[in-house]
Parts: sequence; structure tokens; C-alpha cells
Amino acid sequence: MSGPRFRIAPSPTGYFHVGGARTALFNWALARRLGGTFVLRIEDTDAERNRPEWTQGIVDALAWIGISADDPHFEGPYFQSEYAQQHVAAAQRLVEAGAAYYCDMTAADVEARNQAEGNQGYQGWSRDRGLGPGPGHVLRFRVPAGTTIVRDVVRGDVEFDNALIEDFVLLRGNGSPMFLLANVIDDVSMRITHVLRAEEHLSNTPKQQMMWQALGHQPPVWAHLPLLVNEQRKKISKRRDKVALEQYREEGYLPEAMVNYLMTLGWTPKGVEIQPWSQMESEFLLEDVNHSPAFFDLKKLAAFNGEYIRKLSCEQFLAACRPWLLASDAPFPAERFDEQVFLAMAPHIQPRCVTLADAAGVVDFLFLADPVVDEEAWAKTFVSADAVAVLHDVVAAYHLLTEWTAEALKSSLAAVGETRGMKLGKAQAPVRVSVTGRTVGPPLFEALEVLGRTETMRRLRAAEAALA
RNA sequence: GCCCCCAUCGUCUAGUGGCCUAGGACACCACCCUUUCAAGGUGGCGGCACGGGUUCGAAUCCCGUUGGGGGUGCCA
Repeated sequence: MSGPRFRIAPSPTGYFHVGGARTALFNWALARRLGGTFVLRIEDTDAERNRPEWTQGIVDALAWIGISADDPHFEGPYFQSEYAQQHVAAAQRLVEAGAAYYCDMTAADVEARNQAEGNQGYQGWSRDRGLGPGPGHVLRFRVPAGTTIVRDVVRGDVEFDNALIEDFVLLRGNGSPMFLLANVIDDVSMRITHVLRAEEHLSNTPKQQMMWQALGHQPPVWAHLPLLVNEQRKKISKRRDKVALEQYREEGYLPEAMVNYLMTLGWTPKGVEIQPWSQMESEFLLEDVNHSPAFFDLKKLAAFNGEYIRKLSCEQFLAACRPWLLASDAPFPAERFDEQVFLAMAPHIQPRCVTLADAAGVVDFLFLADPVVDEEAWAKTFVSADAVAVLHDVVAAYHLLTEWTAEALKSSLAAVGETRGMKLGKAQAPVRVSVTGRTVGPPLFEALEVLGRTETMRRLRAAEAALA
């Protein structure tokens, strides 16, 4: 009746960390494959952070990468929640079991005594003083003698000497629970069987394991995932790095690409790297997870995203790009956007996009009353008299065209270029700059075809006039 | 300081004692294709941190060194 239970517990701090997303994906893959339960517990023992909009943000970010909790647990202000009561009650049970004791020393007291005695850390001074609860009294865990062996599926057995672990605080002087306590109690009460999290938590695991045992429970399966680092090889952080999953969504990364890339950080799919979720889900094994930190490489993410964009059908591509195409800060007004024109150009736009946001900039000239002219490109192109002459010839030739198709436009311009000894590559430049405002862009003749005869001729003549 | 983790091309990694002259992907470079720019194709550059063992044989096992990271809060 009770299968494996996995849980992620992101803190609602206003954004969802990509590292958290990777952890969530690993948990999700296992929960799905093993027919387990995915528990989402958005928590923070600081009530200030449990803001509903931040909590919703995490739910949305998870939904974006295809994850929806089987068993969600959110809360409002922590101190008024049932969870806080549970945590305090559990601490009480620890006291009764003799696994925790009260201490009236402040941090300053501890430091002073260490100074005097040349020690480091809290030395269990209040262990046998028989103090009861009271204002300013913290509750400390009584770390037993011996060693603690953490059985980690990805790292193997890791041994810790308990003598080196101080009697850590469970309840603050004001009676509020510490995160470490809250975390363990939630895991225990939610019957979590597998704890997968980043490696930064490995050092705290013996403390948590001792608490599980003191509470009379078998510890869960531990799995510490390699850290995600930046180019300086440091843990990626909000301050220095782009860590918010939401930001990647806003910049036009496809969730499938993001998921695929995130999965390759610390784990390698069999065969090719780019593969559908269903396959990764069926192959993911904790035992195959790497041990060393992984660099979150934007360039590789971009490559994945480009590949996923190219795999989209035209209709899917349009649907995916629509928010950026119709955005208020798009390079053209939303009312001038034409889906049919976009669809016609889509196959040429896709290979030119790294993100969905790039599309608008590739096709802007199609939806603008007048193209935005890049002055430098214009000057460079029309510095030669030949270019100006080609433009005149093309206007004349296009005027006489009976068929307004990419093929016809191309051969007509090729013929014009030939009379002046120019290859197509050179001859198309003046037309491209006149019509699109730039020297680079999607294939010209296809663009002219969808732009239409009237508008193309208008722009070509406007360019002629400007040059005169 | 103490504890813990980690160590293969620039990056992500394959590799679990002979299939390794170390394979792939991203990045980079060159060429091809080509109406510009992309995309695509072909090829190239480039790595087992170091020192000792063990072994007939080591990227792979052991020890040490060095280097990197994480933890060590009345933060989460």
C-alpha cells in the first residue's frame, strides 16, 4: 500500500533555482518509474518567506517542466501552521527519550568559554545540568558517542565520527524550531523513503540520520547529487549566476530542452544526449549518477534549445513563439502581426533561433510599416555605385515580373547581377538592405514572396529615392 | 582550524583491470553546401592532476601529494 515516497522541499524565496529543478526532475523520474509518490513540500521556517505568490511561483515553475505533485503541502505563515506545532511536539518527544536537553548558554557564552579553554564549537556543557525549558533556553540534540555511517546510493558509505559533531540546536531560545529539525520531522511524518538532494547537505546528513534513529525510525535512502557550479567552480548562486528557472522560461527556452539539459547534469542518458522524457524516465538510475560537480553551461543549454526548436512543426513553433511575437516590447506592433506570413516563413526562421524570443527579431521587417534600417549596413552596401545600379535594375526587372514567386524573383535578380558581373551573393545585398534594413536575415526571395509585390516595390523605390 | 566530498579534452561526460592508438556531445578551427546569416555535412584541435605501489597488464584497484568544492549558525 505504501510505495516509495520522494519529496522536494524548496524554500519559497521568490524564484525556483535550476539546481532545485534538477533535483526535482531526478526525484520525479524515480517516483514515476517506481510507481511512487512525489511529495511537494514548499516550506520555510521563516514565516516571512511563505508568501502565497512565491509558493505559487514554485508550483508554476514545476508545472512548466512537467512536474505536478501527487501530494502537495503548502502552508501560510510558518508559526501559525500545524507543521510548526508538529515540529515542537517532536522536539518534546526527543526530550522525553533523553535525546535532547535544554541549555541556557548564548552564542556569546559559548564563544567566550571556547576562547578561555581553547576549544572549538559547543562542548556539551549543559548535557547533565538537568535544565528545563525557559526563556532563552535552547534545546540541543544529545549526539551519541560512536560513528554514524550514511549509506548513500550515489556515494557509497560515508563515515562520520560523532565526536566531531557538536550538540546542535533543535529549538531556538524563543522556542521556534530550526530548519534541520523541521526537515527531518516532515520527512518522517510524510513517510519519505528516498531523500535526494544536492551534495551540500551531505555534511548535515549524520545529524539528520541520528534524529531519525532517536525518533525510532529507519533512516531513508540517501542520495546526494553533485553540485551545480559556475565557471569559477563555485556553487551557483542568485548573486553571481542566472539561477532562476523562471528566467529561462521568460527568455524563450523550451521546457523540453531545459529538462533534457538538466537531466544530463550529473547523469548521462544511454546513447544520444538528446532524448525524450519518457526514455530518460525509464532509464534513470541513482546508481548511475556522477560524483563530481557539474558546470551549468549556458552554451550547451543554448545548443539543446536550438535543436529542440528545429524539431518543432511550424504550427508548434508559432504557438511557442506567440507570447514573444505579441508582446508589448516586440519589435513590431501586435496588430500588424500575421500568422499566415509567419507560418510561411517558419521553416526559415527555426534554424536561426537559439531561443523562442529570437524569432521576432528575425522576421520584424515583415510586420513593420517600414524596416528598421541599420545605418552601418546601408552605408557599407551602397558605398559602391554598382550596388545602386543593381537596385535600379531590379526595380525595373521586378516591375515587369509576371509571377511573384521566390523562384522568379531569384532568377530575375540573378540575371540582373549577371549583366554586371556579380554573383547572386553580391547582387542580393542591395535588395536585402532596402527591404529588410539589414545585410543578414532569412532567405531573401522567400521573404519577398510573402511580403508581397506591392510592399516590396514600395520599399525598393523608397530606397532608390533615399539614394538619389 | 576541523570534518566530508570530488579529480578523464576548455565544458558535460563514456569508461568499473586487457576490447583505449581513451569514445561521444557542446564550444572552437578548417573545408563543403549556399542568395546573406544560420542550419546541415566532412574533417581537425584537444584529456586520464602528480608521485608511489598492487598486477603479466592500470584511466580503471590501494596509499600519499597537490588542486578544487562543500559543511562546520539560536541561516535555510
